Order: sequence, then structure tokens, then C-alpha cells
Amino acid sequence: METYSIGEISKKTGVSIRTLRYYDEIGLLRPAKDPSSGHRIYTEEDILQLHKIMSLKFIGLSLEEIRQYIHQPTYDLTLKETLILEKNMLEQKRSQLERSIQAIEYAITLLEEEGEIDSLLLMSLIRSIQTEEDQKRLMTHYLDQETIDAIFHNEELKQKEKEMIKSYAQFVKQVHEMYGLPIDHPDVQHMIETFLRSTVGLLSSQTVEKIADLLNKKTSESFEWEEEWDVLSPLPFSKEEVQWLEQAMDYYMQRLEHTGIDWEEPQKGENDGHGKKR
Amino acid sequence: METYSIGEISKKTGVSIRTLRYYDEIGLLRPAKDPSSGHRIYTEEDILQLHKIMSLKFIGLSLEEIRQYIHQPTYDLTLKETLILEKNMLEQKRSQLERSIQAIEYAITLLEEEGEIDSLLLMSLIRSIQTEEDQKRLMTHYLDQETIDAIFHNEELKQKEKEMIKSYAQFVKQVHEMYGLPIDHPDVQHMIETFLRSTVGLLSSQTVEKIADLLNKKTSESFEWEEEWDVLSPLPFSKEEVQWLEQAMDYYMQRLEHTGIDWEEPQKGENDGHGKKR
DNA sequence: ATACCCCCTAACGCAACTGGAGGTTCAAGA
DNA sequence: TCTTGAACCTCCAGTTGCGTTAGGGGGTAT
Repeated sequence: METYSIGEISKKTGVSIRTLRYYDEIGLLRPAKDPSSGHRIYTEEDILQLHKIMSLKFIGLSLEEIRQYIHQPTYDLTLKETLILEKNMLEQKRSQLERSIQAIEYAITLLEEEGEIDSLLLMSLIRSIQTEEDQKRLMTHYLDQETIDAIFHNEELKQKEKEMIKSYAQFVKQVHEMYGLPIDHPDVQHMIETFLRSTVGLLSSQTVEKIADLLNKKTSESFEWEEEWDVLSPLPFSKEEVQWLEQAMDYYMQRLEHTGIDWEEPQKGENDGHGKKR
Repeated sequence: METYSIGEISKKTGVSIRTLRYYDEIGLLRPAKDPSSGHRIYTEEDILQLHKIMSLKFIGLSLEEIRQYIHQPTYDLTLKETLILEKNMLEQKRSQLERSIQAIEYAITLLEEEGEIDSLLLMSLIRSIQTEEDQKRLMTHYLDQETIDAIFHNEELKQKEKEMIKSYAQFVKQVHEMYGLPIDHPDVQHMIETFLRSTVGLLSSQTVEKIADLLNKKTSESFEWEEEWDVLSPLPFSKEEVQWLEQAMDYYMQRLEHTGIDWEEPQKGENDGHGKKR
């Protein structure tokens, strides 16, 4: 029977010598040892075991889990259950990875466009993706599934993602700059209008109405979920800026109601001649 | 100014108390401390920092990297470079994850179909996915890119994946059972035919020809890459079984040549009346 | 004799936490 | 005022899957 030294095995399989010794140490793969020299002696059988180990490791099992299956000549349904659990883990990891990649792409886009970027802004963007699942879950307390889907699985929205990020960044910058101006200043009101049109404008009027309802309710009743809100993304503004912005938005909304103009369905076609006051 | 205890912060942000203390210890987030009690006192400012940390961690930066950006009020293009590197890392991870998931799905499929499964078979399947990249790379020594793509990016092949796995599993089982029978036994020859039709049958005749050429060459010349082959997947057979199978296949091939029948293009249309000898 | 391989064991280091022991401090109730 | 229990503190250890020295043995080519 042919035998191999640890170095040969390492070359053959691509597993490092240290790793092989480690597997020996933890009892995962115990080759024979030359009693006089102490050198490890690997057989073909050992190579096969090693390949098994590598397969199961590739699947994502821990060395501890691998040890439980490694000595069985056949695998049965207990492995299947392990694998299904493992598959779910991997799929979770994948979707989390995908969100991370999306977040990083946003961040790169922004850095490219702006050159330099407010750390709070970047944070709020990343966190909004990071906590997307939480946001959805939280919304189920207030909104029906249909409305939530309308917000998050909006195809048109996805296509205009880059634009939206840019306009959001613009908005944040302008708020910083304009903070302190009177809330009824035309520039301030124009900024709010532009921002709302670029974001909310993409949602259908029913969706917007439901969200408006939600906002009304939020201030009046049911603060039971308030704690959960804390886990979500903080805004890229100081407390004072938030207050100022809220006032300015209230003013904008009131004026809207007065003039009787409301959001239009985001349809193709003419996009002018309504409520553009500045 | 409002302040919070470590427990409150933990609840607010979902970060464990232990982790918060750890961040303090490594200097990532150092809240003030009550000098008399030694309790940590977190401010709103600290919460913001913590959110920043969570964002950057989410996109995959290490705590060490985070520390370099955390104290800057704005991020510049050095962050962009970091992010691009990070993005590449994440994408690599993703493709590796995807292969793992694929492998695990194969394995689950097999376990479902068969109930119990030879560990060597499972291993060879997993390893064939695991080393797909290596296989491709290795093949560039022998085959042109076009042929390789024909093998690996074959749409029809992907659709029939499950079937192929099953027929491979069948084949392995039958080899174990039939080992020892004379190589010209009708059952043996039939098994080989069935297997080849279900796998190679999906490739175009040009592709098959090229592979045949490759196999001829492999025995005659250029053993320089032999070592690399070792890294790839071992077969789910014993050495003796491999020898037996090789002989049986040689016999099959010779008979094929004699009768002048060769592989047909895998086109739609009639699939009968050629070389089906059993 | 020396350089250079390959092998050995033993121990430390890593990242980003988590857990436990053993000891304060704080707020509220008896 | 005392006691109880929750919440906090520090310090030390352990986790995974190895990589990386450090220190040494033994064989062979120059």
C-alpha cells in the first residue's frame, strides 16, 4: 500500500500542513505515525477521508459537525436535517450579503457623485437598507401587506434608485445649509416640494394616503411600538434641524390642503401645471 | 442632556451589553464614566457613533478599519477605495456562497431520492461543484475557451441538473453492484450506454470530439499537469472498481467504433434507431 | 562541516465577540 | 434602616480554524 508524508498530502490536496496537523490534533483525521521518527504516515484511505472533510466543510458544516458524520460509510436522513438547517443559514447569509453589497454600491455611488460626504448621511442610507426587514416588520403594525409591498417592491422605484439617493443627498445638504431660514421662505418650501416629488411622487395616491393616515395616527394613539423605532435608522439631522424641518413640512402640508392640491398618480404624461408654487 | 445606562443603550440599539463594553475596551466607543460608581454614561452623541459603527460594520469593514473613519465628520475618497475593495471581497464571498448553496441543494435532493447515500458519492458531487473553478482553469491547458463554455454554461444542462444527478447516483450504485461481472456482460454495457447518453448526450458532437481528443492526448503526452489533477475530485469508486470500469468502457468504445456509430447532436426530433444494442 | 530540506511539538496570536466568577451600586419594598 | 434583587463593574478564559514563530531532530548534497 502506498503511503505519503504530510508534505505530499498537502501538495496533493491543497490543504496546508498546519491544517493537517490540526485535524490530527482534534481527532478529525488521525494518520498512523512512524514510531521511531514520529512522522505522520497517510494512506489512500486517509486521503479519501480528507476529501470527505473538505466536502462537508465546503457545505458550511463546522469541524465538530463533520466529525459526527465522517466515520459513517453512508449518510442518512439525520444528515439531511443538518443540511436543511445549514441551507437556511447559508441563504440567510446570502440575503444579508446581498443587502450589504447593495448598501456598499449606494455608498460608492454617493462618494463618486459628491466627492465628499456627510458621515450621518451615509449612515442613514446604509442603515435604511440594513434595517429594511425590521422596517417592513414594524409597518405590519400599521399598514396592510399590500401597501407595504407597494413601497418596497416598487419596480419603478428600483430603477430610479440612483436618482433617489442623489436627491436625498441633495436634500440633506440643503437642510444643513438652510437651517435657520424662516420656514415659509420660498427656497425652503421649494426644497421640500422638490424632495417630496422625487420620492413620494413615485408612489400611488392610495399608498400615500395610507401613509398620511399612519402619520396622523402615530401622533395620536398607540405608542406601544415606540421602542422598536429606536432600533431603526436615525436621521442625518440634529434634533434642532429635525424640529425646524417638521415645522417647515407642516407649513407645506397646510398650504397644500388649502389650495386643494394633492398628489397625482405617478403616470406617464403631462407633469406640469399643478401646485408648483415657486 | 439626556443620558443612558449601558442596559438602556443595549435595548435601544440591539447591541449586546457585552459588545458595548468590548467596544469601550478597544477604544471604539468610549462613553463617559460616573467617577463614583464606575457606570458607563452614554449620551445621544454616543448613540449616533454607535449607529455609525453598525453601518460600517454592516458593509463589512473590520472594527480596525471602522476606527479610522469613525471620528471623521465627513468621508472622502479614501473611503471609496476601501469600499471598492470591500465590495470585491463581498462579491467573491457571494459567489462562493452560491456554490455552497448549490452543492447543498444537490445533496438534499439526493438524500430525498435515495434515503440513504454513499458518502463517497455525496463527496464526489460536492467536490465537483467546489472545484468547478479549478476544473475550468485546468482545462484551459487542453481545451479552448469555447469548448469549456459549452460544457459549463450549457443551459440545457442546467435545466436537467436534477436528472443528471439522479442518473449519476444510479450509475454509481450500479457500478458497485455489478463490479465483478464480465465487462462484456449485456447489463454492464447497457449501464454504460445509459449513463453516457444521459450525460455526454447533452453536449454537441464537436464538444464531445474535442474531449475525446483530449483523453487520447492525456495518456500519450504532457503529464505536466498531473499534480494539479490530484487537487480535484476523487471518484466514488475503489481503485479496482475504476480499473474494471475503464476496461468496460474501453470495450464499449471499441464496439462503437466497429459498428461505426457515433454521438449525435442533441437536437430535437427523433431519438431512436441508432446504435441501441440492448 | 555545513547548508538545506523535511519533519516534529509546543505555544502564541487573530477577530469579534461570549461567558462566568466575584464584587459594587442602585432603587424599591418591609 | 435593612434587605433584596436587578443592573452594573472588572478581570480572566474560551470560542473557530487555523497562521506563525520558536526550537529541535534527522537525512542528504556539497
